[in-house]
Amino acid sequence: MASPIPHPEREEIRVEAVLHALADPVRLRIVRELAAHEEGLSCGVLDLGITASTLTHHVRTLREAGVVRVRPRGTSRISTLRRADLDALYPGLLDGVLAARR
Amino acid sequence: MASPIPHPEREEIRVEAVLHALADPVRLRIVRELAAHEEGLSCGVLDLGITASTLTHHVRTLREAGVVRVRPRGTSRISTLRRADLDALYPGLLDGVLAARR
DNA sequence: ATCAAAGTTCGACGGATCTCGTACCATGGG
DNA sequence: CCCATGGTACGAGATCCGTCGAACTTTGAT
Repeated sequence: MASPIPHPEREEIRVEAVLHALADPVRLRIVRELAAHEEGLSCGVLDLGITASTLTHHVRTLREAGVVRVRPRGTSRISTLRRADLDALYPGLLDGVLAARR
Repeated sequence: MASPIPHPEREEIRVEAVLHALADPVRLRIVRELAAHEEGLSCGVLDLGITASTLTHHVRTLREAGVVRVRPRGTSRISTLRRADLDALYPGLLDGVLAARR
């Protein structure tokens, strides 16, 4: 079986990494979509105009920064926003970013 | 006479640029210092462990992103946080970032 | 058992970024 | 006027980052 997908603990999340993860247009778009899908979703269904390998790279960046949690379901990976962790660490940050006009 | 230092209008500020500007350790440090000095300060007085030209680069990045406002005073440049603009555009973002444990 | 679908891994390429040193400019004090 | 101070401009080097294609893995369906 595959080793479980690694995620930083809440205490390990660094603000620079979160900001860097959110600073990319593609990743910000992903975060916006996840914010609108509380139940999580397979990012592959999004029409992002990038290849699968690039998508893997972006989701990994978000996961390693502590922005999203990823869990396997069948052949897919379901991503969810780590809202509770981010709100606890940086109250207002996520809402502020999501409030930005598109 | 020198042309006035250019700054983006509030409407021109892009969230990706703000996040990118904040994602660098040196710049985040500068922003923290400016947050603690409402009246503004000359960033050259900070002991950041970088050269003057690198500091110019970072302050320009912050200014062009719309994070700080820079105005000349004598031979110095006084930087201030654009709190009102950022709070209006992304309510909570700045406070969330500043709330991060150091 | 075979196959298709969804993701991952790896290496590569090009462009952005951070850093510096050197040379330069502007302001204000003597 | 001279010059010290604070900052800028420019170019260069090293590294990082976003992107891709090709090959591979894993899971579930037939």
